[in-house]
Amino acid sequence: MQRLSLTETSWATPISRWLASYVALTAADIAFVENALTDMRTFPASTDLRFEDVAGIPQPLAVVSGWAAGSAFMADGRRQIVSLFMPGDIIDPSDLRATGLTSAALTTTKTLEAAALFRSRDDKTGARIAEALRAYGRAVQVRRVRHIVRLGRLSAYERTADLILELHDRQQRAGLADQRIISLPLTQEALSDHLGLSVVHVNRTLQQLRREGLIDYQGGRLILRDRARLSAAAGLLGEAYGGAALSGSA
Amino acid sequence: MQRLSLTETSWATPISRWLASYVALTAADIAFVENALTDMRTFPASTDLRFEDVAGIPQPLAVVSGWAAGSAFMADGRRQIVSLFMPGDIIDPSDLRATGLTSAALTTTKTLEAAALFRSRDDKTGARIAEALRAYGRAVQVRRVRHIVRLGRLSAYERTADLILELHDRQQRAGLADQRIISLPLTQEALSDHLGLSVVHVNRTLQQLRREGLIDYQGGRLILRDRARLSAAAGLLGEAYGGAALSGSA
DNA sequence: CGGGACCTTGATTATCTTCAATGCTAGTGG
DNA sequence: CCACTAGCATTGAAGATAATCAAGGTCCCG
Repeated sequence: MQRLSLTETSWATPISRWLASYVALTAADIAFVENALTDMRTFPASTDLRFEDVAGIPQPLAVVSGWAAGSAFMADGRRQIVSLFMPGDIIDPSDLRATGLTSAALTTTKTLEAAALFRSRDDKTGARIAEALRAYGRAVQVRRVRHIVRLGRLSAYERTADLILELHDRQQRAGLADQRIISLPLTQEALSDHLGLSVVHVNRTLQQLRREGLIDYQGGRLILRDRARLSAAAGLLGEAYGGAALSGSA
Repeated sequence: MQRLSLTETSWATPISRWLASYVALTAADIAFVENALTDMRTFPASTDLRFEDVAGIPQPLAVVSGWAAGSAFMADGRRQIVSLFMPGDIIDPSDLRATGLTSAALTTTKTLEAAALFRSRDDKTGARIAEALRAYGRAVQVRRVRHIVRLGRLSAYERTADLILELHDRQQRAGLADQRIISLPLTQEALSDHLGLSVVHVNRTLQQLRREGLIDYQGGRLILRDRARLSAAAGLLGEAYGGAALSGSA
């Protein structure tokens, strides 16, 4: 039962790394995942994602690079970003449709069609992939619940710290973050629409986190200078990211 | 393909009515549902729900009467109610565990064990029940996404109006609400923990809705005096409850 | 060398929270 | 039958958090 080595790379790696963070996958499993993903597409920033395959049927997409969002809009233009999609994520168009969300690329985004992962293979690899996908689906649920708690009961400062911890955990699982550095290529406006705050207030909150030495942030890169204090700042909710959540990765 | 008549009643009726609001069920399907539910339990207000069956294995519960909640707690005592469970709802303990929520009765709550609904029967009835349960699961997802939008981008006034519309829709589906009246046996503190507001502010917001003639509210009963204006007050998000959401009920 | 998108800052205002009472109602025990 | 209590709703006042408004400033790109 080998694990993917850190030096191996390919376009699809974030997806398999991410899946492997939930269920132990063999090298053969990972090769299957990498081969199952096809049809690379590029969506420029600020364009809507298209899920239709050649037959016009919406299919799930795996994000290879770039960030996208699933958002709700109100009549007066207010936006709430419900889901953030980053490399390694799988975007399910039926979920978006059911929940009434629209999806758009926030930065230039490259995707692969992931439908083949969901077609069940009647062998051990298929069983493990299916299990990993179920675990991934549960992780999406956990994030949504956490999002509710964040918006309902955390202050701006706590919310921001908590989101940073979530993104750090996700990027580590996808093999995209080193111990303390994450990529954060979002505008502060996109951040504000995720955190339920105004742009100005997000700006000030980030400055406060910088001033107090919890993070560094510039040019789309964010450094977690003090993870312990970040967890504390997230109202002791952030513990979950380093604790129970990660322990499921063995 | 008969539908349950309005005069028929039994303890389990809200559950079958609720399922039938998503997928057309025959009288035989409904009889199956009513018979599948067993082991009535009563949880006094403010007690934790217990899901273990006689073998000690957690099983889903169907709410027969009373209201319960799935909540997250912070170290300092802040509470966020993520899910409200009312008659007709099915509570899945594995979902609660996965998302780190605790469940407690808000009022005296009676439940039946619903595990038998999930054991697949290899016939038409089984297929329809399974389809209805999937639709129910999707509805839970839609509610969570809507909760995120509500907390992230709606004002206190809009949030409250939107929640009232959601509860009205749910109770109508379960056959528990007449055209304009819903039951709302929650303390304002529970409401505030769902809406992400302080108790005082919930109180003032409800008064404003009363003063402006959108609702009447006393003794656990809430009357929607003006559904159109409530929808408008919900920031044009409330439309979804009367529109797309209900259209799936045929 | 513009122009545009994004970030930053200060001043002002609004929304919502917190604190502290007070009132109301139902249940309890004398 | 009547205090007495406990939980919940309500009110007012004060304060904090976050939104809004209005300018600059920076950087990148054509």
